[in-house]
Amino acid sequence: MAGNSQMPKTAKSRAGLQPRFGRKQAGNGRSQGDVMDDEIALDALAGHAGYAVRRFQIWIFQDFIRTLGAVDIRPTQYSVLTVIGANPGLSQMAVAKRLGIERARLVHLLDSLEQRELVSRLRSATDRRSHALHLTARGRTALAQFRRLAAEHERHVAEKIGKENRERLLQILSAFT
Amino acid sequence: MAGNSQMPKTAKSRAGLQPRFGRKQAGNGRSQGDVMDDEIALDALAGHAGYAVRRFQIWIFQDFIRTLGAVDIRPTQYSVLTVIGANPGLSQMAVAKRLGIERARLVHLLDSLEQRELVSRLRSATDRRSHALHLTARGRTALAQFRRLAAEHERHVAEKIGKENRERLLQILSAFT
DNA sequence: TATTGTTATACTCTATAACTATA
DNA sequence: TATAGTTATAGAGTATAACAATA
Repeated sequence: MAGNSQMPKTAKSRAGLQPRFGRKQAGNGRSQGDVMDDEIALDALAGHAGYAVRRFQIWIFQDFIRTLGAVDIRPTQYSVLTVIGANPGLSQMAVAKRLGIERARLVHLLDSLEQRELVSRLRSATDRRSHALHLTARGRTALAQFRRLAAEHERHVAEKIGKENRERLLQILSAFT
Repeated sequence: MAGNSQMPKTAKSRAGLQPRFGRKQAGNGRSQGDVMDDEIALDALAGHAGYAVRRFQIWIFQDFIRTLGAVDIRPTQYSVLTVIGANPGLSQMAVAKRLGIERARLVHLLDSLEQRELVSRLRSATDRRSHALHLTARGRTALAQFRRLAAEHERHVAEKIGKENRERLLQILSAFT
């Protein structure tokens, strides 16, 4: 579907550019330059849930990244911290499975979170192959702050699509969490 | 949020693995290995629209890729073909902007679609810097088939979340198309 | 033998910058 | 100068395979 995932660094994206004149020409085709974005037909795309969901997901991640930019926490990091916080002692495999992250990728995510002293890997007493994951004291404090910022982000979502729609959405998609 | 986006090449992903026994132990902690996925608390994550949307988007893309696997068309390719089909003569910049794809990335996408003779880049008569994009005859025929498969995919979505919920979703997210 | 964490590789996607040819 | 298409590079993220330690 469509791309473009990260922060809009220049933050001008779709503001006031394009005066939005001219309907499409009489004849057969359009003469390229003067065709505005929202005059370009989406055709079948408009009826595909995946297209809308993808565009929305991009918007929502951008807002999350922007809102938690000051603390340098991205959505995946937030989800890992949250799950460890709620289930201390979990193994890496368990976290990876629960969140649908590759275990190979989780290794790097945890390396970074451990370097920032938010998470610690303890040797499991019962199975010495695995690590028991815990938040550090600092991690718990930090997570509380991240949560407040994430709640702010969530308010942005509610503003964007409406409070009731947000709740309806959560309900419709509850099977996917 | 959570990762894991592409085709499950080996297609075993989450089938029948995990017998799903044991409730969590009595004592203080859990002894890692025997904690099943759905016993792991999500905590704040469950209330975040972004998390659910991300998981849903992964599911929906996987189904799209699987359903259109025989014709080797991925969501982004489908969106590009659809927009060109509905707006012949469009420039690369216009397509990129409309779909939120980087123009640098669209170059490669079009290279591949042009090699498969689904799309052709014609020199624009009015602005020799730009290309006028068109579907080839073959591209039009192929797109009709892709559309039928995409409709099948869309029926999978309706089965998964319910017909009415799918429509509600499209309505809620209509601002993002 | 199988599993956990790890390392490494390849491929997709995103974000940028720079180049060229035009305007 | 600015824009369209292109090339190149760096960084996430994903998919795999393989290895060491342990079960």
